[in-house]
Amino acid sequence: MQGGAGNHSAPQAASFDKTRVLDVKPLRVLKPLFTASGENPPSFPIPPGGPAPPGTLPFYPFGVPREYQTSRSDAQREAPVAPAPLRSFRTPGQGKNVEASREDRAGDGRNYDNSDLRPSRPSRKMGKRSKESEFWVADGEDSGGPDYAVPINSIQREDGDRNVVDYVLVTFDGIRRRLSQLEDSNEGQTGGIKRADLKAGNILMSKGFRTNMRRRTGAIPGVEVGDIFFFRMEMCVVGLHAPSMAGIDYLNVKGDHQEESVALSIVSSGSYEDDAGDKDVLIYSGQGGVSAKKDKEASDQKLERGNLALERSLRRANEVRVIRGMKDITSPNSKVYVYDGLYRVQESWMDKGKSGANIFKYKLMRIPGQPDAFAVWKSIERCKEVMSTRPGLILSDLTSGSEHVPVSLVNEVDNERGPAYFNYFYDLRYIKPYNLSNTSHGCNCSDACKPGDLNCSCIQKNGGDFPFTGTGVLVSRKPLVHECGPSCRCSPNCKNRVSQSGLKLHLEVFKTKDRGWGLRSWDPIRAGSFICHYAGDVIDGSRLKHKLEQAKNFGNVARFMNHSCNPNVFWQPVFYQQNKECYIRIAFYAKRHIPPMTELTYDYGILPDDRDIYITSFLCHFFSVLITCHWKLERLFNIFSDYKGANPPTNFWLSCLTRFTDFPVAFLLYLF
DNA sequence: GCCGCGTCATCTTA
DNA sequence: CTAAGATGACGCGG
Repeated sequence: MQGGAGNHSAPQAASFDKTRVLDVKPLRVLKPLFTASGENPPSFPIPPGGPAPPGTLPFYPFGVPREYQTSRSDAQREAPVAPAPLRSFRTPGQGKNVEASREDRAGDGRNYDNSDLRPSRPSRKMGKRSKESEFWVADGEDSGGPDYAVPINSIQREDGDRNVVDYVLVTFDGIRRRLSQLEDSNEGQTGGIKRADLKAGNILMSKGFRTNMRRRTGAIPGVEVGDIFFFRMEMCVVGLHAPSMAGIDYLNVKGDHQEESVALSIVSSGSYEDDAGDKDVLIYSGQGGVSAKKDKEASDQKLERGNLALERSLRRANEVRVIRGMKDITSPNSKVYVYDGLYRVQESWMDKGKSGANIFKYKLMRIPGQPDAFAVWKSIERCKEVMSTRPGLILSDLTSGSEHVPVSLVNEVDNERGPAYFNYFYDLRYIKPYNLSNTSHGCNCSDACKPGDLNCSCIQKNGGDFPFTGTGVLVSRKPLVHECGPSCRCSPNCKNRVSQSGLKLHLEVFKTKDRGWGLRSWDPIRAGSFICHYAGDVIDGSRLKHKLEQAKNFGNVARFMNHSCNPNVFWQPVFYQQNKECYIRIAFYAKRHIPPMTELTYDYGILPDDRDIYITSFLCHFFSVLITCHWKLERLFNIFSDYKGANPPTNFWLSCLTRFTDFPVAFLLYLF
């Protein structure tokens, strides 16, 4: 099979078509951008095998971090960019380095890892790992087929950093979403992929596409206090918490005299009635004693495995990572996990469970001086109950009710009472649709459009894939997402209307320390979640000059999003039609999981200097302007039509943008 | 000491 | 609610 493009064999039962899954092509290397900007273009090496073939990529709009853009042979040869100390260099044949450098850490005496405390059993991973392919390629195909991702090299696999962790997580969720998408469209048929999370984890694990495999106590490089996860698997692949199910991660090590074990991390899931009155204290129940079978009777817990490890860690007073699991308010059926940093076991005792069986209890105390994580969640909870408790609150709803959800306005930094010259408007004003002459009306689906239903014209327009998963999460970034619109027959609760349902998250406009007003969310956000769309004035060509000044005074929450080169949000053009008219909107989606109260930022796509502070608005207006300038739209739409298939050129939109890098000045000139 | 395989314990997720 | 899952620990046999 060549390049995955050819004849796919039909999915078999109990299996699935891997070529389609791996077709996700996470993190496809992009061609250089910003070429016309006069800025130094980042040098992105062209991947081996020539320039990137067409493909879409999940939420990595401007290419993977440069350090991963090594060619295949480079990755094998070169030392990692990660500032991993050489002593932890551990590849087959070089394991000795680990031992030789142990003295480095000896003074510390608090942190242990499995090179300091040698595992009582020799790790067998070495042998296994050498079999793992260094590169993530389609099964059995290491030539001819495309590279799906930049590999994780053996050093990064042992010790990560922020970039690697991000990269692994983004890849994980990209695959996960794609698998759910396939599962959704399969519905009821054979070869279903239930538990896409497990499957995605399994794919990554078996490819060695993971990081921080060296198990250690204390912090995990690249995982920050406050980071959130939506699946246990996510914590496995970044090395935060290795067991895919068990709540206690521990390591058996050889001490000076006898075997000892250390607790590394715990996940408090709430299922054992862990009580948390104080945000810095966690009462954690030991593991075991739950009836495995139907007999339902709980038995006494034993002082073994995780329980033993926690007991030992109490003596040892080592740092234990704590992950707190809780209900996800935004999708009540699932859970969020918050990494709450390092704790120490303070005491332990025996308790009686409901059934009368013995249960171990452990009291853990948070080590002071770490950034707030769980505490933030707690305080948000309080604010939600009583809005007025929000510190620095200026307005409890700056939209004055024009959104379904209130958007609060706060300033905890200085005395400014709010952004000047601003009128909230939830939609585009003066939008002028483009009249289609030859395109069909909306789809004819009854009720809601079903993923996999190729008769649905909206799905056809999306290249045969339903763009969202069952949970309403965008599967991957595309040049254009076709949503169902007012002229579709399907019901308003059709899942293909994600960006039309208005705000779902509780957003907040806040004063940043050094960049004016910004936007953040009270709720945790999953990668791929819809955040908001861009609203404001649409300026058409004829009125442009006059309207320009006014236009900047109208808008919605989107206009408060600041720029970042390492953004957590991306914009996505969305298309839908009403009768014979079409509309394009700019919708914003989360690029990765975003913890509450984290500033939401996107990459403006151009490199703004201080010339024009309204450059954000212009970028988005840019598209609106195009909508209203028919002469322009016609051309644009033709291009869309050419590329609306499954595999549009990844950087189509980007190249579209880069043509206007000097926007707005150049664009205005261009327009007149 | 090294390797491979089977089994167990664990709780999440839909 | 139930059942299928993946991983690492552990035990056994070479």
